[in-house]
Amino acid sequence: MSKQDGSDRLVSGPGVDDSTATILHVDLDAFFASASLLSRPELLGLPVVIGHDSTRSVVTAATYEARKYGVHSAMPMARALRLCPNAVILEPDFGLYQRLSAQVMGILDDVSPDVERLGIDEAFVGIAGLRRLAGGANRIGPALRARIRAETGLVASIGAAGTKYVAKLASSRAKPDGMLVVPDDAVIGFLHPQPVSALWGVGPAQQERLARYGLHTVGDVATTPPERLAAWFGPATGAHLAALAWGRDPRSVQERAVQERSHEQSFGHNHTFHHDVTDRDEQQSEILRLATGVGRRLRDAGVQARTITLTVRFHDFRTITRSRTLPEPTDVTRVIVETAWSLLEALGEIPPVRLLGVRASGVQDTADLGLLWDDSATWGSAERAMDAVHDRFGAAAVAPASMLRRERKRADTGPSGGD
DNA sequence: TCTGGGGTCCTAGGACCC
DNA sequence: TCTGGGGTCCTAGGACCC
Repeated sequence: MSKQDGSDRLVSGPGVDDSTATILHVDLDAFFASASLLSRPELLGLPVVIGHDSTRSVVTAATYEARKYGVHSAMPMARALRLCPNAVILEPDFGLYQRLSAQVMGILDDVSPDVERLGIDEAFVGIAGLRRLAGGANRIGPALRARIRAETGLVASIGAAGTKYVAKLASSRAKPDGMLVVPDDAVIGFLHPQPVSALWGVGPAQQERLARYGLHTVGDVATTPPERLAAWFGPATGAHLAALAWGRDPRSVQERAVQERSHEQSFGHNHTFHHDVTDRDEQQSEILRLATGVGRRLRDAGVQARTITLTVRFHDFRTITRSRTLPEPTDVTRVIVETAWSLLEALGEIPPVRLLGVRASGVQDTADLGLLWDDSATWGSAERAMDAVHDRFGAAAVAPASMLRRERKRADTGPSGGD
């Protein structure tokens, strides 16, 4: 994969054959960092890191100036600051990122009806049907980049190819501030010299396994018999690796309608404590908070979930999960909380806890479930009514009683004391 | 060096049914 | 009494991606 610091940047010349490059991958360069710098121009050119200024946080994004020191996202903040002591740390502003993202996606929608969003800062754009009207990748790509820059101040890099996989790989090689077109007849030459980590789904663990079999480049994987890959990595992964290594990726760009029809498979929240927690009350209180958020999101999405999973990470980073599948799907916070609490109770004595997580999966549309005239339906409607009050008057207006008790206790015993 | 938070997908084992 | 094979569901863990 690309080194992410721009040191192996590759862009195409103006005369490259774009007749087979029907898919663009548009990717904003160092998005969070660039977005935050729009209102801080005095920091341009400096190493800037987005993240919380805390010992237990990680880097969310870094400017190319910071990346030159070896800083990259997901790196522990403490390490980033050792590598780059004069880095400027900025708190993330997700509201700003959402607004800018929507603006950029709007520009893409303007250009093609065939836009598939991929997270907050990238998208595939199908341009096969635009050739006669708007031209090919060589015309559309630069125009898109110019327009994004003019209207948002952000820099986008673009990869263009006949498949989503190669287009995405191309955009990562074009960064920063570039465009790379890979024609069909250049795919193998582009792909095979790259390290195996360029294959979608190959991370550090798979990379090491592949290395043990002597496979270091995409070309090495391509020339390995598929049966052998299947035997080594399982049928699904083996077939996947073989296909990608030859640039085969049958996935088409999914239109917005299709994306909106299919909803999320699961909803979850987790939280890393500032200090490891041994107090069971405090653990339960955090589960209550997390589960309340999960329940709210299920109801907002109009879905119910059947399986509740509790994640517990201990002080030594060992992480376990415990799950229970309910007889009926639910969107009731009370049910989610009690299920997660009982999963915690079943663990008995545990070491100090670093992180807790609650996730609801096995999601179905509430509309498809019909009306259930039982206890849980009653609770569900009560909670939906609370959601509405919450929306109008804010979080303080309604909260689970045990949560309020906890807050009061905190206020009573806090250093400032009193109400 | 000491590891966030949101997700998806795959594997493997065991229970259970036919 | 001891036994096959297939399918499905559930649970737990882990890798990976953004």
